[in-house]
Amino acid sequence: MSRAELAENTCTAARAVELFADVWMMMILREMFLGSRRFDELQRLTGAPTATLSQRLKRLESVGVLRREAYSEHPLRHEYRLTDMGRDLWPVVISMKAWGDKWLLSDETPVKILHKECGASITPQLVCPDCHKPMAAHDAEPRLSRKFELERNAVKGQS
Amino acid sequence: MSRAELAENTCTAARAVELFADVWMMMILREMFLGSRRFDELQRLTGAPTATLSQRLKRLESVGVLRREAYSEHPLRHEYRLTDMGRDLWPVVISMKAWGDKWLLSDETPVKILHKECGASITPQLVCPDCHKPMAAHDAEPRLSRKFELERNAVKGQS
DNA sequence: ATTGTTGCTTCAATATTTGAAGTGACAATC
DNA sequence: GATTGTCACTTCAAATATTGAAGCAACAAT
Repeated sequence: MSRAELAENTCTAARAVELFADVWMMMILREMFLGSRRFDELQRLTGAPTATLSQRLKRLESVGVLRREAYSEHPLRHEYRLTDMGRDLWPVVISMKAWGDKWLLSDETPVKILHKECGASITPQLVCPDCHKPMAAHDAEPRLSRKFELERNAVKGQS
Repeated sequence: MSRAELAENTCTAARAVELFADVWMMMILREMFLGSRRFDELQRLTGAPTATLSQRLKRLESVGVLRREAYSEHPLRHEYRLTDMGRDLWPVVISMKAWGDKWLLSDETPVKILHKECGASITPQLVCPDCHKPMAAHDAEPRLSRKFELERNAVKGQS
């Protein structure tokens, strides 16, 4: 399987991975959640090379995660804004941050998350939306659809 | 900034990104959460080229996300298992899956998640651990530490 | 004796990323 | 009015990473 073939996978996780599992994609998203909108700002804060940043922004735009909007005519200038689709990637970025804070950090976190509504400084937590209990890997049992199971077991070139 | 420099970043999210924001890393983690432990199984299910898979597994092992364990002497054979550190990456993988299911999928999800305790088929949800309300990007306000703010604004080569 | 399994390594070909430099349209300053 | 600066990029050659195919070592099974 090549990376391109991943994109055709039935599994949506695999397809999402193909789109976003890239250092600069994640760095761009992170900075956008912190409020950046301009090319040069993103460049400075992510540290991505310009060509790479440009390519990634195009990709994110074509996927629909962000859109380019003019903020000035004369000279024509654009900025980037997250769409609803893009804002929904927050849990992905936050989960990475939470993991990093837990496992890579000795002292205090460099970025605290305040919950606007209740004002607390928190680490968002995954719960079961049904019984509201916290969830981790061992609380979940994945159940593959019949169709997907068959697809997975079909090895390329099998007779 | 090069990718290597990202690893030295104060920001733990950036460092986590540097470790895992890679297609094969995420695919490996995903398959391990679905139960794979062997090299050949991971190879078949992720579709990663052997050299790449081998390199990534070494990386994951050196980080501490998984460990190699012998499951047979004569012949000596190893399998890979997630550590606690690795299992804590579940929210990252699940968030990607949830996003993919919401935005890339027309029909039913290929992988359902059952909450073992309550038996419901669910999509895990992020909440504030303090007030227990669901959280999305717009409910959160990031607060940078003074030190980190200064570091971000210090541009390389600035006088 | 041959074929198969498992868990890799090696290698040359290909693809991607990088850093540096350049571009175009203007605005601001001297 | 000439120079310098800003913004959002593009272009390009060099460095780096990934890929597919083949090979290898230690066995087990037929």
